Amino acid sequence: MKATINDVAKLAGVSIKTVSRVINNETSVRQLTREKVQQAVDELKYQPNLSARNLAGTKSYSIAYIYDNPNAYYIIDMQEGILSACKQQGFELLIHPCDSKSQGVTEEVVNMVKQARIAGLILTPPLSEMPEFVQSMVDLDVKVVRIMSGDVAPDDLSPCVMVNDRDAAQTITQHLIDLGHTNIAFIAGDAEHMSTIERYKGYRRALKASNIAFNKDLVIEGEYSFDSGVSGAKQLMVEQSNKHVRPTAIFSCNDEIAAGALFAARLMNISIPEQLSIVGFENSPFSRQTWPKLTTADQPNNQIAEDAANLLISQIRKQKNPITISQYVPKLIVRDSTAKC
Amino acid sequence: MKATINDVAKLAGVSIKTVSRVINNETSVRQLTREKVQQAVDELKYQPNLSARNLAGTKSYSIAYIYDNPNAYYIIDMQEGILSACKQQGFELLIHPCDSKSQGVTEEVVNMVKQARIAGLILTPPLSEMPEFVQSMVDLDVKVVRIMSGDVAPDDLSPCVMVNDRDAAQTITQHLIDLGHTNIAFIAGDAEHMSTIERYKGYRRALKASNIAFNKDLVIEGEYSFDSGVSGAKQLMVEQSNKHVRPTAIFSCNDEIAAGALFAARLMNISIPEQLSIVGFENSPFSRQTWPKLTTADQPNNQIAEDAANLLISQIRKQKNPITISQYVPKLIVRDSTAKC
DNA sequence: TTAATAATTGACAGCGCTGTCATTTTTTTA
DNA sequence: TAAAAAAATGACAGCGCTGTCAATTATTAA
Repeated sequence: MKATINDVAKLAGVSIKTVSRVINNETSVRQLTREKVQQAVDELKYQPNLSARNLAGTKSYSIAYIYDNPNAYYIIDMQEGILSACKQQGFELLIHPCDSKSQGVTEEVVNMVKQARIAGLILTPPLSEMPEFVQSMVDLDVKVVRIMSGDVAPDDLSPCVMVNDRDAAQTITQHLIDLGHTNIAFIAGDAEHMSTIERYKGYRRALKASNIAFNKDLVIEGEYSFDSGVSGAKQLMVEQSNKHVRPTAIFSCNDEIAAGALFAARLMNISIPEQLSIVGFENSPFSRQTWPKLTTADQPNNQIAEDAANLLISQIRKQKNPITISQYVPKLIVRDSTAKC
Repeated sequence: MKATINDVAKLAGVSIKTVSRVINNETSVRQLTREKVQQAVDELKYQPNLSARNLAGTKSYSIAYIYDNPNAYYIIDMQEGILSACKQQGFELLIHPCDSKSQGVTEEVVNMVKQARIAGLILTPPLSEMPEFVQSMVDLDVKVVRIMSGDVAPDDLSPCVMVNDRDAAQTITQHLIDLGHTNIAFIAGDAEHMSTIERYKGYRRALKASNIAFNKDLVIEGEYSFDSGVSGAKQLMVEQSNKHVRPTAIFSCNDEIAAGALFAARLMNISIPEQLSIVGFENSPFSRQTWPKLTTADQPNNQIAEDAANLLISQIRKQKNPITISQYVPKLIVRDSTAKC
């Protein structure tokens, strides 16, 4: 059956404690011994038993991904990325969906963490953007890593993996400007999401950099939904037209909104991209299912998640690697929904 | 700190073995004793330590959800349902995404199952519909529950939770017939998915039941994608029109296809539902984001998953409850994409 | 060279639980 | 009523590992 630490010890001719030291990468093991043990480990394809470790040690080898599902695609990507880091590092992943708006989330998660002896947590928006919630988690005896929108961490409650929506949004807007557009509208996502705010900042910054006057009539408040895209685009293309500032391009805060805008344009007999350019954000499967396909920004969620998990695990292991706060800038993907003005 | 079995034993005035018997619902415990122990358990809010159980016992308290992601929404729903059953029953869930088309899936999953000492597996399409794969899983020493499309299990390899797509499809088609449609087209999903086959059967059966002649020109082979809906609808509404059998309604095998069909209709200036009725299937978030909103069929994925997990766990516990093969029939949801002919 | 110090290694208990088997208590049978 | 059988309970080892601390070996200082 499966090899245990005893088998390895016997094969290597050392005590189990020494094997334990080697697999835990502790100091005070002679190089020669270490190699002998490692060889035995490899030969037997030994993998430590998680239950035994959890039971015997004070350390835990479980991390949890706590999330309030904003978007199924996103969550699935995150899970896969985290999982792949866990597999490599011999950690176990517990997933814990919850409702960030419910009264008792914090308590619920606190209980869960205590109950399951969890060593660390990964948090994504919207949970990662709720300061009191994050604080509560940090107050427990668990490590936390947050994935959030921005260029630098907003505080030092925990290490963060940052997604620089601002720069990406600037690049996207610049893409539109490069195509000759000057009347560029912006349909926002939920105002309380940092990503919305950041993307908006990037949009503004791009305009400014090219000396294009900002026109607040071209900014529509919305939410991250298809409907919001539909109504936003209608408002822009119909109502605004009275004021003679019909935009020639729309920056949609995500792909869902963009899909809605695309749909609205079709309703109004506006051809895309000839008469109107539309860009999305996120590169969701959505964006390849529209017609024309959306120009958008891609963020490597899988990799972001893996990164976050690795960061978390190295924290748990107290590896004093200079906690490199990683930052990802979503990349522009030009497809068929944008064209020269 | 957390209460252990020792604390409970002390409080109840019995040995830890007796506590163990009570929490494992074993026989040979006097009613009175059982109550005393139960009371102590409640008082201390005792919950057995999973690691200790896994380590000490021959039993395992871990189940795994193995899936090849056909659809993020579906997976997320499944996970939540399974999780809620696990929580109630004191089980732990491991999730394991994989690629059903890759050469080594079976081996990979086999290793994972052995490695993690897993007691049971939950399988969903497409994995649940791959006989050799299922066989391999059953050959391991794990219990399996499959969720699949159909009315009865295709074999007795494992208990199944069936989703009766056929009856649901018949109901949907009947809905169209009731609205006066007789030229009802069908855009199929991937041919190798049982759901496609079942839905097609339901469609045919409804036609037959109402003595409507079947016209094979109205059946389009496709796949579960938006694009397939677009091209399918175009083909039906343009090409077929030459033969003067333009359909007045389209049964799309899922919501994505329906969204595509909706989109194509818009392109062709066909108004929905006035000139053409379109139905979907699955009640995905998609279906509420289209305009008009899709008439579709809803399956309670959350509950199906919970049911499957409970079935699996009772199997693991060898509770000889007459393994009730549950069957769900998706329910028709009438929204705005269908109207009188 | 030897004693003192540091580095390396191992013996052993114990984490919280279950499985085995012996012991005690209760019930049944003669 | 006593003996036999059955039911209920407990003592104890051990699952695979880590933590503690003692024992051994290597290294350095004197």
